[in-house]
Amino acid sequence: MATRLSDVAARAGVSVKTVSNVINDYPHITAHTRAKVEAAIAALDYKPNVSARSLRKGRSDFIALAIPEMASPYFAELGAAISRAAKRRGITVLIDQTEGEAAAEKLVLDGMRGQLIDGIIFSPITTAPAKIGTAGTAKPLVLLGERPAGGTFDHVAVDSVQASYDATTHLISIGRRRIAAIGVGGGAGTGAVRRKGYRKALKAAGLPHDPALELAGTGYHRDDGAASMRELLALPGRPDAVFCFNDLLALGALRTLADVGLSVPGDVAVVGFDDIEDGRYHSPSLTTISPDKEWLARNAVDLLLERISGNGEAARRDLTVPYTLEIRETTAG
Amino acid sequence: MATRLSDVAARAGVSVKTVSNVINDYPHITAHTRAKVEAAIAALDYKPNVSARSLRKGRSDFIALAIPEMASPYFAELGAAISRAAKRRGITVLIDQTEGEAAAEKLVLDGMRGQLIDGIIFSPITTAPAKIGTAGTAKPLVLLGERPAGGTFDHVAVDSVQASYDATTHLISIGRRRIAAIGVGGGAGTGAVRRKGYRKALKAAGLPHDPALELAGTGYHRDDGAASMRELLALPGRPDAVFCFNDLLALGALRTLADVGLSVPGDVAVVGFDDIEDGRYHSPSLTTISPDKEWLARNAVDLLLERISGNGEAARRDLTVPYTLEIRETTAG
DNA sequence: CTGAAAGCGCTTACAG
DNA sequence: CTGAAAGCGCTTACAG
Repeated sequence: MATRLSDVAARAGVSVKTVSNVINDYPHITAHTRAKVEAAIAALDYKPNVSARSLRKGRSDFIALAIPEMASPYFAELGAAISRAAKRRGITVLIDQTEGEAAAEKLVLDGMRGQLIDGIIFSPITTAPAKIGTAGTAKPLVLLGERPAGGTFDHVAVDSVQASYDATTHLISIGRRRIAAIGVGGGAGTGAVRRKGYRKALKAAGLPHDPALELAGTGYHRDDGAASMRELLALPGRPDAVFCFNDLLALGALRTLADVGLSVPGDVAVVGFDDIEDGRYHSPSLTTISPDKEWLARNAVDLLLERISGNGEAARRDLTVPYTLEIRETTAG
Repeated sequence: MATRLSDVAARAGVSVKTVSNVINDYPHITAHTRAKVEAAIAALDYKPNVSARSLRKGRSDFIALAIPEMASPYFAELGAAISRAAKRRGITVLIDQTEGEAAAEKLVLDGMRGQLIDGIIFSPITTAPAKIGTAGTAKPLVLLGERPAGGTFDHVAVDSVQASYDATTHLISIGRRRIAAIGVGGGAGTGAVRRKGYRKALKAAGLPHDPALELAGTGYHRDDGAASMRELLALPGRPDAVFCFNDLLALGALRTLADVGLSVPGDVAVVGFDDIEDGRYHSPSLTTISPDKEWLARNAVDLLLERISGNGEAARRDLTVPYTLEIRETTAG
């Protein structure tokens, strides 16, 4: 049997209420009493039972982070940042891999895991943003990623249209004219939103829009990027630049370019999105949109915790993550 | 108020015991009763309260995975595999980032998180293997990584000596004679064990052992690999091959080689360890030791679950993860 | 098979 | 400030 609160109380010669007060940092405890209790806790190596506490309080100090896959570098880095941010606030993060399956995402939205978790940070991929707005979740939820139209949840994301506009404009500014886009068919609205910024930049520069240069692909991984790049190279008029909707696609595209012996950025310039570590170390290093992941993590956690601690009635909030365009070798020699 | 077991019982017209029996798949329930209960559960959208259940049963079906950092690709891939393996067995994995801090690792060993988790899979980095053997952990623990001498815990790992021997022998077999090693000072015994296999291979081939070619470095990240490679290139006699003790080091070393314009494998051949996805897509693609991560995940989880379900008395087990040497472009043109 | 009841270890009104 | 007691929602002997 593990040691219980009552054991601590007995040893310290106080009531269980007093021990509980000390543990939960309530006021009105004399320094003397506190010291006695703390000595007893140390002597008995007492650890509060998390299940009992959360059963009684109706709060566990656990939150879930639902992401498509934790082995994907962007999500691994994001998960690490969110775990750290939560830990600083005394919260533990449960990571849930939905593996891009609609069923798993539905489970998340249905408020799974019984009553254990206090809230969810959700990065959807198959579930259309519009649907999320109507899903019945009992628990507070913060959405990551593309903005759902008329959604009802708090939301944190990069302004993907503007960022994609900036990325494309950068390619134009270094003299590129046939600029392809890879990842146009991406999940949960990402592809559509980034394409919007891409097209907008072409239009602003007076460049023609060639549908053949928009590669839908099926996923957002290296192999999708490699395959899309091969398609582009098979085209009659080769592109002189590619904007990939995430870094993994860009890394795949770079691999294809290396395989066929084309130079980067000489023959083809490449821009990514996410700023994962692989891109920084790649040779040539990858120009990319760099969202501030620490900012994102901190604010997503804070938003959720505010919602959990009561003000469920507050107006929905929409936070925009700061980003920079990191110009590296794939666009700058 | 969420719906409770008793609500379900009332609606189904049975006792709470019966509902509990249905939920927990106990025998002796007629199909008719089961159907009634399941209908009530569905109608009320009932979800068992995890805290109450684990308080009562003394078991939560949660396990912890303690790793140095989840943003590191090897650990991200391992974490993903372990989460999947556990999920198939109805277990949820809590990922704990120790960030290579001794204090955080100590917390893990002290059996943190109150009584919530049923056991721990632990991949130490700062804690010396020997120390783990004597730590007082109340909960079942499975160790990943280098084998602790005389440890008392179940253990799953690649035979690093043999794998390093194979990696080095492969470099010798393609005609290399000045073979450097990067990562010799790595945490928790990894560096020492892999160096052992490296030296053994040199000796077996009758090659001299040059201490200047053994780079200790400080960490196992890309920047450590890049810096170590720069040190090697500053040496009077340049190495013609490098065995990096993980893929991240190798990727960093490759970046340095690209920066100075040396060809791989022409001038310098490179081998890594871990087989992370970045290495497969890198140009040139990285030859590496590829441990079977799915095997590792499955067996680590099974070992822990066996321990949790009772046979705590069984003899300590030591499992060796299968691996292959994946020969790619950094050693094969 | 079912019902009534105890108890897992906390927190929290309630009365002092 | 403290003590005695109820109750969070389950599971599980116990008696039928």
